[in-house]
Amino acid sequence: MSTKGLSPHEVRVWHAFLLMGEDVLGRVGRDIAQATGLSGPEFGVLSRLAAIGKGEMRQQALARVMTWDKSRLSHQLTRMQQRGLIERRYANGKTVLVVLTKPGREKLEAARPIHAESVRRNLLSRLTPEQVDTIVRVSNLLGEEG
Amino acid sequence: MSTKGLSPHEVRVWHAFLLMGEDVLGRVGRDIAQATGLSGPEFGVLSRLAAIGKGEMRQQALARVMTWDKSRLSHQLTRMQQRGLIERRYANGKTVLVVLTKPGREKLEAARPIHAESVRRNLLSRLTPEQVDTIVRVSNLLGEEG
DNA sequence: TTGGGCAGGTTGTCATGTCAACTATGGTAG
DNA sequence: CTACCATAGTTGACATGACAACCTGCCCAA
Repeated sequence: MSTKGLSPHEVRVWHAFLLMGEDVLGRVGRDIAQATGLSGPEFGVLSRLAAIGKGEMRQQALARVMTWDKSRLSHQLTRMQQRGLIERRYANGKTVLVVLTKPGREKLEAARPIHAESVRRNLLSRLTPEQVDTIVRVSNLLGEEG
Repeated sequence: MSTKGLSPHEVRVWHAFLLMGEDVLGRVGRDIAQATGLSGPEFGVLSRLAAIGKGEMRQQALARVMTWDKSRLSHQLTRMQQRGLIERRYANGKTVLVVLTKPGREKLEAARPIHAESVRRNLLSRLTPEQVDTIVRVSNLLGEEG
């Protein structure tokens, strides 16, 4: 009756893989939220906006760098707009420019050091350089199509 | 003005780490859902229930093995109960026994090979044994408190 | 010119997660 | 026995995610 599934060892690997992400993500997210009121996704969006000089970007380009579905981004931006973190400016009736607002930039700057500290404490400082290297390499491998 | 955040290299590592989880999780989840109608979380719950002989477990124990918040589990079980995948049986007015139903077990068995194939294709087969080993080791490191 | 196709976004719906407040039961100290 | 208190779960509100259906300008070919 019971068809073939993963072997016990494979299951352990799978669970380890799942847990790894959830743990760290949760901790970093909570750290930012507690200290600044920003959520993880919000911080992510704001960072990318600020990363390019002007703090503004076409919505589609933003979706691409975030590796996000356009719908997901649209919903997220709507919420962030209501919270005053970003604005939408219509470039030509079709294209939307997402613009970092002043409050958005301020919250981002406030969150930066918290985020950095948390990422180091919860991830980077716990790993050897070789392990960090493996993470990056593995991430690239797993990101490929196919 | 711009306070210290992560260095460019640190940011790359962080993004790699984020992406790694999202990619694989998404793919495996979609594979299971398309083939069997079960979601990732549903498959997870059903697997753990089946993992111990009887297919039933105290809710709190289930929460512990899943590393899930009791609230999260309660919500998830409510949905799964409505879909007929599990039942709740009251052991003593306070303690809840979560029980795998027949349809639940059937869907689980149908999903097992799909899940296994997908995990192998999207994760295991892409990595060297050393990389797999590092994943497990890193997951343990990152799971620790503090 | 015009008829579509397609790209760029929005929206609705539902599943999943998080947090905090709340209920109820079982055990335990006096 | 009684007053607590910790344990086990539920619930409501809201944020996040995934998917599919749907607009609407832009462009290009006939």
